[in-house]
Amino acid sequence: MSEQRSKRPTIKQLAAHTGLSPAAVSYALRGIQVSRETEARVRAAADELGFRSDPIARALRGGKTHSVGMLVASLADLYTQELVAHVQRELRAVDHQLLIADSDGDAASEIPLALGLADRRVDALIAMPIQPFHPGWQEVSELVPLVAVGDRIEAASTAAEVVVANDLGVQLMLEHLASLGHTRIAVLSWRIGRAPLRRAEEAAEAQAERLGIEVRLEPCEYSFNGSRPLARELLAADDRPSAIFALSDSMALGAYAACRELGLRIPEDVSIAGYDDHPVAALLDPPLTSIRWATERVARIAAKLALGAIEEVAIERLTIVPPVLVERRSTGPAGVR
Amino acid sequence: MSEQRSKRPTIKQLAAHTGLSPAAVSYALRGIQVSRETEARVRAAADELGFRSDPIARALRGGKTHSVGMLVASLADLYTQELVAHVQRELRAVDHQLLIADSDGDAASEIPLALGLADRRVDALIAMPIQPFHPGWQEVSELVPLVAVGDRIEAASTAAEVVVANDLGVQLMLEHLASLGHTRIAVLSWRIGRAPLRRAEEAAEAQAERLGIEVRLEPCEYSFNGSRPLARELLAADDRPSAIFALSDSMALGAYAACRELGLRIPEDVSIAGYDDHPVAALLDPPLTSIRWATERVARIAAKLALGAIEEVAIERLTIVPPVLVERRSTGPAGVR
DNA sequence: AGGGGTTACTTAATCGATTCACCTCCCATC
DNA sequence: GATGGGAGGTGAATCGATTAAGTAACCCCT
Repeated sequence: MSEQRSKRPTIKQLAAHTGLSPAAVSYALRGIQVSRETEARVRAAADELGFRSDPIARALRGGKTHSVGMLVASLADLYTQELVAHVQRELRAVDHQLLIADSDGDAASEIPLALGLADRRVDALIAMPIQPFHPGWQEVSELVPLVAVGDRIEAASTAAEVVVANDLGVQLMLEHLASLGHTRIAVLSWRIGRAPLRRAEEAAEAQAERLGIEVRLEPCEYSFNGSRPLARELLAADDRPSAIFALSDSMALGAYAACRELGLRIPEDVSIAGYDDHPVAALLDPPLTSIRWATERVARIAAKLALGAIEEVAIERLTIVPPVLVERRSTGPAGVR
Repeated sequence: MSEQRSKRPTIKQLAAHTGLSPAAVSYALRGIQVSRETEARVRAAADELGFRSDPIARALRGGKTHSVGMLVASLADLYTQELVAHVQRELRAVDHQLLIADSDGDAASEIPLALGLADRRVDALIAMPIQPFHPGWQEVSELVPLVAVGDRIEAASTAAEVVVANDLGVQLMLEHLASLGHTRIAVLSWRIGRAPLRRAEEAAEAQAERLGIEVRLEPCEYSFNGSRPLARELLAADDRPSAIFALSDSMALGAYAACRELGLRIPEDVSIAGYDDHPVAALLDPPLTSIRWATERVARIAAKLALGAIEEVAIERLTIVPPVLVERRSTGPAGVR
């Protein structure tokens, strides 16, 4: 418990061991400005002593830390978890560490968390902000290359953006539901008016008007169990909607549970639609109609962009991901009632 | 792109601004060895300039980094994601950062990843290792307080262990299935013979003998889609098992999908059982019989233990979590065939 | 008045790696 | 044979905070 961190060799010990100066060792390990012979000798010594370069010291001096930060709004959400998992996989391939910060839906903590990650010298930051409009993003983006995912970050010099065209996704689903004859649809959203779903909400209202259907936005907690009581309440009401469109599969799951509790059949009694097309969506019974925006691909793109920004190679500044409708069996013709 | 990291104030600038020495500022910020007046002056200046202490510099000098590392075997797995989410929530409450490393099932990378986290000076490390028996854990545990989750880590001076009594969980489920008349059961495991499921496999074999039933261990990829083809193959065979017991809910989901593809009804034609009792388990149709070991509670305990080890307060060295059987409708009497 | 003990600081070393400024050979070139 | 230049190093400063050791001022007591 006491003599922790005892024997880990430093560059200085390598120097002593090889009879070189610390500076020479530093150069040798990166293969610059030294003779082949010296380089080989240093490498051999490094292997022998089990030398691992100290990322903290390197970070302090201003070098790369080989780490990438990720700021998410809810690690409890299925698609966020997917995203994190895929980003992690991508980073692992190039031996980078992932630092996670979760605002847990608290908009005010977002900028401080991002700054905290910057303080830890992450080489790049991938953010899916709740508040893309906050001026604090400007400061963040001055400290670290910033890759925005999901929505655009205004007022910041982002390195790159991966924008999901959620307005299109919402349009696709509402058109689908309208074509099935649904005219009263409840949309489960996440604390109405907050990005990242704000654009989706605006799109829902615009499409409602265009399609001549009634759409009601319902604020919801972003989880299985958050949407369940709300869905139950909606479905138990006299003027129950004929379809529920949840803006995440997690929330759709809650709606499934509510239906089962109330003895409602899907899609005969009520249609349920989700968003994100998480892998479980296809495995539910009935399989969930959802909007796919290729979580894995988005994660991969975001990771690649972050790595590209680190390498300072030219990267695509703006990638727009078009979602597609995945029609399964949880949506059907509006019931006769 | 050029003048990044320009204006962030350092302790030195605070010193200049207050007319004190850097050392005095350092003391003042921690409220030791300075007059009340000086402390107030420094704090005011810190607020004014927006000073944030640099965690990297502090780490290098040997102080706390306010970060905790977590090593997992598969971030793609549902229960791992749950665990991570809950640990993160716990850490966030005390303003600690989470660093994640994912071995992605690769046993050989486990120790290097753990050492990498230690190099980053995480104040504690929470690990759910694939190879708890590796001697490398000794070195890791000398570098950083180590909290083992899921299984015991041998040959290492762990700070604490949270052990899930998986042998009991397996016993409960097999007894349950046996009592329903199942005598031929396929157990989906994760690359047979590897921890963390090794003890579970041993328990399965022991229970098979005790209960006088046939249990076949089937090696499986640890994901939705990994288990689907395997389950399909098992269920399409002539000597198909009357029950499938998946050692994770993720794998159970694959079995559900396989059943649907083959037109088999659950539980009339085949019983399906899972492990972990993920929130979605209850929402499936039919709801999944599973083994609950309170993921959230385990995560919370692990986080608290890690934080306790950091504070160097006395902590419980060994916590054993007893799993319980959650009987739902995916298991039923063995069919007459 | 002088010694002992606080209080409130300051100075300088330290953590480990990087990098700028030099310095020394050695070889090629005019 | 002096000059130039590149290869292959070395020494010292640096990143930002912490901390051991030192110092100056002040109070108390005899």
